[in-house]
Amino acid sequence: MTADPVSAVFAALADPTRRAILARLATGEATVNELAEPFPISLQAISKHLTVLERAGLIVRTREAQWRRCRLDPAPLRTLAEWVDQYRRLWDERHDALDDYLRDLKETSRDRNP
Amino acid sequence: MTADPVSAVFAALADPTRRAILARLATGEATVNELAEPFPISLQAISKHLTVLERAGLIVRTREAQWRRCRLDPAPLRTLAEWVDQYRRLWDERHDALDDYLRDLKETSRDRNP
DNA sequence: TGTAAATTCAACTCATCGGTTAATCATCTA
DNA sequence: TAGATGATTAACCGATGAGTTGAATTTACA
Repeated sequence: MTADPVSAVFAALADPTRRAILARLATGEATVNELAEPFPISLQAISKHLTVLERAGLIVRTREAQWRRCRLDPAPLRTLAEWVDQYRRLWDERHDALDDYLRDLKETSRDRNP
Repeated sequence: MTADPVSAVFAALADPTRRAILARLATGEATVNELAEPFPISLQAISKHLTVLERAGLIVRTREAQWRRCRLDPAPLRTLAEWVDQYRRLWDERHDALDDYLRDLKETSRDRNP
């Protein structure tokens, strides 16, 4: 549980139920019961998922009478986008074999019909 | 182990050692020994990490004599970038409290001094 | 042929994860 | 004050994850 923040975010997102919860929260705040409704698992299991998301900083839970309202916090997702962006050049800069093939094809054709 | 591809990628990236391996491979191909060199864990542990990365589609291993050359495959990272991009509007479109506050402040000031 | 090098496979340990059920806490309302 | 409602905590279980050590596999080379 003392994992670094980046690992905590990746681990939190490595579960389809938690990603579905995030997708739901992207459309607006919700209570735990509302979040649990679509899933075939117990409310307690959902509560655990929410704890994981909260520890990763992906959601914030606030008390409101006997309800707990959950809100998505996009900050870790932004960090994630920056992390993955480090690698963008690897798929952006026509580095793959197909692109090379197509470029070669074009050049060959140009040489043949100048 | 029958996890969906997205979960597999997130899970693979939820480990600092594996992320470090990827960072190393972003600079070029490497053998298992070369990849293991900076880490204080056994070669077998590294081999396991590579299996996880391979199953997630993040690397490709090819035989070459008694060596196994590892190469990064950026395709899953691209998928990941697209996934996180779904949420971009949440942090891009001045949706946070501070932005709202600053905009309100500006408008109030404009109303006061037209 | 035999040995060294590079890597994987196998078996094991320990911690964590995702789920369960049962109990508890917090708050509103009759 | 007593339920009812919403949610968390606790204790447990089976599966998986990350690491270990030791043995096996594959290939080059003397």
